[in-house]
Order: sequence, then structure tokens, then C-alpha cells
Amino acid sequence: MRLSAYFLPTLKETPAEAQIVSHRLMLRAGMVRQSSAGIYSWLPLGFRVLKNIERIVREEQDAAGCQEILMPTIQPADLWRESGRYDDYGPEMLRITDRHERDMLYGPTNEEQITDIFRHSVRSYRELPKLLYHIQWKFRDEVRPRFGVMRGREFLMKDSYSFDVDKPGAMRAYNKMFIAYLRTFERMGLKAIPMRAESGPIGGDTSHEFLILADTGESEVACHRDFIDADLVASDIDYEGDLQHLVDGFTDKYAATDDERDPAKEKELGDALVIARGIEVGHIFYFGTKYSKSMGAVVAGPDGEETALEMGSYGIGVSRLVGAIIEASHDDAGIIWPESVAPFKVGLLNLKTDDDGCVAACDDIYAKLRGAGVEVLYDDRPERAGVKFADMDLIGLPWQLVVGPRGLKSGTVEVKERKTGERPEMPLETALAQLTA
RNA sequence: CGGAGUGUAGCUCAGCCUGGUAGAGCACCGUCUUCGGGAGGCGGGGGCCGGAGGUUCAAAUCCUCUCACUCCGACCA
Repeated sequence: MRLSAYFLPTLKETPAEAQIVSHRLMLRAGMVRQSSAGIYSWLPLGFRVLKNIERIVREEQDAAGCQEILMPTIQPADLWRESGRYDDYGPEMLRITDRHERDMLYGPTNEEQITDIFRHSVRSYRELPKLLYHIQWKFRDEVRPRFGVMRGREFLMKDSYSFDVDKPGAMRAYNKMFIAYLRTFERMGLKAIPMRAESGPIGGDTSHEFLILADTGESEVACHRDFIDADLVASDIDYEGDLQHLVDGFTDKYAATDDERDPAKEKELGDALVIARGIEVGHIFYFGTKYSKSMGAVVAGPDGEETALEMGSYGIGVSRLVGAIIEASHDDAGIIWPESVAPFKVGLLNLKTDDDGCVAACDDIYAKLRGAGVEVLYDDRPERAGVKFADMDLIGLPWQLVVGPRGLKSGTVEVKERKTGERPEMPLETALAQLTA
């Protein structure tokens, strides 16, 4: 993409409404614009990141045997009356009346909707287990939206739902999601720590929150040092095998959110204790028959008797992750994208657009990179070098390929790694080989 | 929902206390110089001062109401 044609409205100054670093950087980098409190439009750069995160989430869900569907944002109130949550959910739920005076709502989550689908479609235990998910916009009318996309009212969430005939089956699904979540966050360059959690309004008795560590996190958390070094992506996971020992390896270790911390246990850990700040990016629940019983979602078991479905639900805050990743990865100059979610891999900077040699070299590099399948943002604007450096650092692409008349004289370019700030000069061919590797 | 703030140009803000021709920097347009880390000169365009009432000869400025947004707290993917 040529930057001269790209819609990238960067800001030199920070808009007054943004306090938290990820929000400031997302506005300055032209990723989002606020529409109203807690509601955002996604501009091209931000949308690319959102899609990349969504892609990783989807790949890991698919790998775990979860099947993608898409449910509506607008749901009928009657479903929620069946589960009893129409009254329980309170003013956080956005209630709507259609032209026929029917009560509707903008879904804050989808347990009722999926249970309704399931009860009309599945009759036998033989059709179980099933794991389904969708990635859809949610609306929760938060009392106080803040922190940009980290706590918006409208947000993109991946929510999965598991259906099993008995509790051991439900726990197998729970474990699949547990492991899939660890892999998902790790692929985004995040350290996510699973912590035992209260299940809140969703209900149920087994639940874990996944918190990523970031200096600017909302709450203080404490955990065993081993969490920091865990590396799951490297290992192949057999989702059909027994995952319990893997999950136990995590749940056996100490990890607690602010209000769950245990001073005695922490003292025991000694040097193995890590205290950090955390942002919740995922939450998994086992809630048994809470919805299946109230909504009549039953199957015939092996003995012919009807039994209520054992269910769980599993959420990842996809849009929140965009902000969370920035919280975890930035410096004074701007964002530092992990390569897996970066909107482009390479920024190509033509420092002198009125120099024929620079233009020819850049056009050639641009074509070669694109030909090799590398996503590249080519800054071909007739701006001063300083503006280009500043913008490129701000938007945080992992690699910057800097081409100027000074280097070209000796046949070299600079390859700057955003993360380290190192910018060695090297022959053009070496640079291309490195960036297309 | 309790508490505290802020709404003036695209952005950051001054002006308001003490009413009297609406400002600065950046951004934008033109031009000249500059040309490897957010340059400088000259010229220019852009605002019902969030909205509605009121007081006054006169309101961005004083008063009342309202709307929006932000921050702190309690709650949440």
C-alpha cells in the first residue's frame, strides 16, 4: 500500500479525551475514531490489526475443534425471559422495541441464542459433544466506559459454547478452550496467565480469567514465575487426547488477581513470585445445566432418558486485545507491533521523493517485497524525512526499510527493527533477503 | 450510580474572574528557502464560542436549564 493513497490520519498531538497510553496511541496512529462514549469506528490501520487478531483467534479455535457460526446482534427478549436473565441483567443490557412493539435487545452475550438453536436441532447424546463459536459485536451499556477500546460499550468478542452429555465431557471442552486460549495469546506476543475466577452473572462453578501482563494493567496480580517462561505454541497439542495434566500444570501453580491474593502462599514462593499488573482478555466458564434446564435443552441419553445438556462458555475480547497488546508493547515514540498482528510487516521509507534514484529504488523494492508476499506500507509522500520517521515509529510496524540518497550512493539501505531500535546499514539485496525470509 | 471536571478553528489550548470588533501554536492552501529524526519566511482560507432560555444598550464572558465528553470510585470481554 502506498501511504500517499492510504487513509492514515495520524495526529501529532494527543486528543484531550484520551488518558491511557493505548487509547492515545490508537487515536494518534489513526487506528480508530470515537463515535460516542465507548463506541468506536475502526479506520484502515486499526481494522487490519483487528482482523489479524481475529484471524489468530479463529485459527486456534478451529484447531481445538470448535466450529464457527454467526449469530445475530439483535435478539428477542423472550429468550432471555426464559432463562430469567431479562430481568437479572439490568440496565447494562440495551433494550430495543421494534415497530411491532416487540421487546428486543442488543446482545451482550449469546448463551440464550445458542441454547435455543441447540434445543431445536439436537435430540440425541450421539450428536454430542459439540463446540461452537462466533465472533460478533456485543453491546454492554457500561456505567462508565473508559480506556478507549479496552472497555467500550460496543466491542468485538469471540464467544464459544460447549455442549456435552455429562460433566466429564464438559470438562474436556473446558480444557480444550483453556489450552487454546493460552496458545492464542502467546501467538500475539502476550503472556497470559490463567487465574481462578468468580463466574459472576453468567453462573456456574468453574471459571478462569486470562490476564495479560502489562505495566499499565488495570489491576495488580501475582503469580508463579513459571508462568512467565511457559511456551505452549512450541508444542503440538492433541486436542482429542487427555489435556487434564496440561491444564493441571497451570492451575496447580499460584496465580491470583488483586482481591484473591494469599500472603501466606506468596511468602512460600519466595523468589518464584512475580507481581505485575494485568488486563483481562479472556474468561472461560463451566456452568453445567443453568441454561439447558431453564430453557429445556435436553437430549436422549444412552438409557433413553432425557438429560439436560452440560454447557460452558468461553470468551475472548477481540477488540480489547488491540488495546491490550499496545499496553504491553509500546515506547515513547509509539506502538511496537508483534509481527503476528502488525497491520503491515514492513514500512518502506523513501526519504527523498524528488530524487529519481530514490524513487526508482523504492518502486523496485516495493514491487519485489509485494511479489514475495510481504505486506508493506510504502511511504511515498513528499514529506520531510523527520515526519516519515516519526509517523513510522508511531504506527509501529516491525520493520522499517529506510532508503535515502546518502545510502544509495554506496548501494546500502537501513533496516530498522522497531522493537530494538537497531538500524544496521546493509546492501539492498541483503535487506530484501532478510525481510522476505 | 456517587464525586470532580471540561465543552472556543481539524488538533492542543488562551480569552471568561473584571461583559464592548474572537485569538495563538500546530494542521490545511499558495509561494520562497530548507532537505536523514515531527524545519523557517511571506501570504491566505477556516469558528452562531455544545444547545435553549434569561439579564443587559451590548454576552464566549453573568444567571438558569439542558446535552455531550472526560477523570476518580463501585462493577465488567
